Amino acid sequence: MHPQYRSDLLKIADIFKVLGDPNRLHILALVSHQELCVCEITSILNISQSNASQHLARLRSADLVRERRNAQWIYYSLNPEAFPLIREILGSLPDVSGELKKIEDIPDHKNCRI
Amino acid sequence: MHPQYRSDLLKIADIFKVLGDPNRLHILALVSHQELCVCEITSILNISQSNASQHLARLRSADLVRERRNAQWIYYSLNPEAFPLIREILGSLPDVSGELKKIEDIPDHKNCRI
DNA sequence: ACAGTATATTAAAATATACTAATATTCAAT
DNA sequence: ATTGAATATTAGTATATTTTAATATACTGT
Repeated sequence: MHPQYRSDLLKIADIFKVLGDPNRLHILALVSHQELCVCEITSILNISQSNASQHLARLRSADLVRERRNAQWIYYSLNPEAFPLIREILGSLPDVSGELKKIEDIPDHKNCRI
Repeated sequence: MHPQYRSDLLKIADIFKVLGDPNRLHILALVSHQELCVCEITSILNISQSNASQHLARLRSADLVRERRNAQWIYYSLNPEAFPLIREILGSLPDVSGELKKIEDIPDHKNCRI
């Protein structure tokens, strides 16, 4: 019926679906620079905790990010083994490094850096 | 409020949304090899005329493909000025060139090649 | 002008996605 | 053990997307 690479196209399309959201692209751009904890991502993007968590879940299940737990905090970073093109895709995103410098200024910043 | 590159992220996400569908990826993989008319795309993908036309409309409005009309037929090809990464993205898709060889065998093949 | 073909557009239905609010889980400190 | 903090999950709603069916448009040949 369908050629056998139909399922390959489906899998690749699923990755692009994950990339097809500005919040998730923003998260990827951020964590490609440095590991960030959920509370930092949440406050930089200015979205709800639940919303951030759900976006992170999609990035995780697409294997684009890695998580590391330390005490009650969970730190996300770019999965170094993500599909090869991801680095070039990230290179085409705007530079978000300015936001990383302001992390310490976040009001009520949690103790996740201590 | 939002950083000014928020709108850039939105635009980039919109492109990935267009790529986030297996039928559209399949069309792109096909027309990156050679110009194809809608009836050929429709019968290779085995989808309805309307469905093909709508996917092509999305690819067009994302400026990923070009159209050329000749008589009653409209031929689509990869836009050579599409955003730079597209070539590399297409390089990561499965090889669909086998389907192009079978175009002449399509039952009731239209006169679009004459 | 008319009939036929190729493609596009519109409308409507089904499904998927993004977001909020509420609840559950995990860990730390006491 | 209990409380509080950080994160995850679930449920519900609003919006977007995909698909099919029906209709409209553009071109050709007569």
